[in-house]
Amino acid sequence: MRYARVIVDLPIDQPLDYRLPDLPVPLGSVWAVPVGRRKQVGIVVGFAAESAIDPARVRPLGEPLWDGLHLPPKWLDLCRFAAGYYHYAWGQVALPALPPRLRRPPGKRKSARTEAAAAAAAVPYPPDVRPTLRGEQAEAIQALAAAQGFVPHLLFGVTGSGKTEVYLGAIERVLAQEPSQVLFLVPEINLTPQLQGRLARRFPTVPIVSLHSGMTPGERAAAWIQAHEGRARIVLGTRTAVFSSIPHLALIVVDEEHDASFKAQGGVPYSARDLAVKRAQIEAVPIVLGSATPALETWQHAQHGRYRLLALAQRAGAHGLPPAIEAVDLNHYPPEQGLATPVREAVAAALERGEQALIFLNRRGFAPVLRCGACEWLSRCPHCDAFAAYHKAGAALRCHHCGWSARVPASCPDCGNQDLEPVGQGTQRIEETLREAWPEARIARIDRDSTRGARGLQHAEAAFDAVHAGEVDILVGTQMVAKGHDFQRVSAVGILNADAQLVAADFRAPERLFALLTQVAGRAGRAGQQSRVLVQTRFPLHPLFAALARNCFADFAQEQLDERSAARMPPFVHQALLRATARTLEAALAFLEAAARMGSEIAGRHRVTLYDAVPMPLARLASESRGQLLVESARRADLHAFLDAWLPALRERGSSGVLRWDLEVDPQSV
DNA sequence: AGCACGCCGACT
DNA sequence: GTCGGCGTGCTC
Repeated sequence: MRYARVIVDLPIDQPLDYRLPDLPVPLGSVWAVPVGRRKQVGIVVGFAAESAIDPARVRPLGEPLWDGLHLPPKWLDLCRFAAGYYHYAWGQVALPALPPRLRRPPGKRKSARTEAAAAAAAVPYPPDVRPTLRGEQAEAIQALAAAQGFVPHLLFGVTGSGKTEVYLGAIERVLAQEPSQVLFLVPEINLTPQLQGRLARRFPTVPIVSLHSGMTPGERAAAWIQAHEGRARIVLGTRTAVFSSIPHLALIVVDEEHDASFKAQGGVPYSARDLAVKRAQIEAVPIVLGSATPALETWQHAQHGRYRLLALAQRAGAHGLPPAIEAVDLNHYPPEQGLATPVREAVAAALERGEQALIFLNRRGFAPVLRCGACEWLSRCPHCDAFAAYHKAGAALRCHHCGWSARVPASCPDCGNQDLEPVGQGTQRIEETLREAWPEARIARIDRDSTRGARGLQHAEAAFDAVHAGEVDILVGTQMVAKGHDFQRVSAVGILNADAQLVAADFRAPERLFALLTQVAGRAGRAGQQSRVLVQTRFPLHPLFAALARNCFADFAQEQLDERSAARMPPFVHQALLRATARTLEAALAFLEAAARMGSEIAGRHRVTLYDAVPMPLARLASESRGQLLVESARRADLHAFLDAWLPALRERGSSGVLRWDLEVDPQSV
């Protein structure tokens, strides 16, 4: 063999060929290779006796990096699969999957092993108290522990049914066999400290590492290498951790598998949940996907027996009754300052009992828009097709999409009228309304504004701690309060703006709303008292509310799947979305229309459907215009064969300075 | 992605 | 006459 085949972080289909040096060059080893007039980090993915390019142009491999550490073949396989599936270059998946420290071209850098040595020593934790397992939990653990090879499972359990205990039980069984390792994926950073604490208490002698973007580059590299060297037995992390190198991987856990955070944004738009399943297959190990509200794709797999269903139907002892979820008909109870009478009454009742209330509203700021009382003027973002929200603190208008902000004008920019009024409700305004209604109550607000800045995360944790300590009577918050924290003493929950999702055009909106409402409802009432969850809506007869009231995900999922099946939507068809961004919408759409014409010439052979090029839901964002073109097929293989033929043709037409495009396979929203 | 090469406007 | 705009194309 004369040549090494090397992948680098460039949009090139084929690996690059380099002349092998006299040193041994293992597969998966990492090198600083010359590319053009600079050096890039590259990974050796193969060897060849001949090169397709002129031998005179083949350059030497360069210098080895990482002191001889190299990436395992199955890791390379996972990256190659992801590259093929999402239609990106192999190197564009593999190199960004490495921790930043280890993918930087050489400099004055500590060696990899030095990094590992610098890893923080394990903090001793007091041992965990093991709860007694219920029968169904024990059975689930037994099933997971008995699984041999690739067996995907769906652990379907209502909030409070003790899914985490099942994970812990299964992990314990797996760790009993040296030198096995476990990969545990969670959707968000803020869920890792809690869970890491729980794992550390349960397994006080087991080395555990976290991998998420909140860590310093040094910590991340150190943790990554501990996993790579097999010393970390549990690897806990967010979506990027699906790509960590874990030589003795024996079990994968994906908690809250339905969560949208598993879908990567920017870069290759992969689904860490889906890749985790693929990884389990490549490594021939069991995987468990856990959720109270599984993604319909996952649910469908479980219904068809492709995933083994492990159901936890009961709430664990301490959690008592499930919350009663009721729709509050806004047609009968017009809201005052955003709050309908039944919600006010439920809050008052909780306060009287000395319990807590939670108000959930997915809109930060004081009001979503400011309006002129005399003319038609509305506060619009100058860069986006969106309103700029009114923030009372700082008297600012802010666009929540592009970050644009300005001071609130003293008078209407169009007619000069001084009377500008906020329209609608944001969390700040609801907080103010609550203070007026219950002046004695201690009220806290948690949203991205209240937790901004360098200390944001700590500030949020402090606020959550105050709620847990009973120092808060009413908590107002956005999405941020929906995840991870159980509020034992919350017995009334008001959900104010569910309708925004209910009327959304996206076919996945009901699925997401069901998951969100279930999750918010699940925050409450874990200490045993019956709690009430009131959802304000103009559509109280929507079947979603009936299923929610019965706490029945299965019914809801079946209805949704029937609808999707009838309308030929995922998971009954497979989709890819081509998006174009340009200065003008016309330019973006013109590109997409040309792409569609090229596509329809190819399409016939592959049984795919090309839809019309349309503006994206938020067509203008940060002064750029965006269009999209949906492609779908009943068969995944047809879709991929089509994309394989189509994308090279699109690349020839090419991106230019004014027009950029990208492709998303399995888009989250269309 | 960078970083070249390459062909048209306003400037010492 | 050049300095420099960023359109286009390549990287083994």
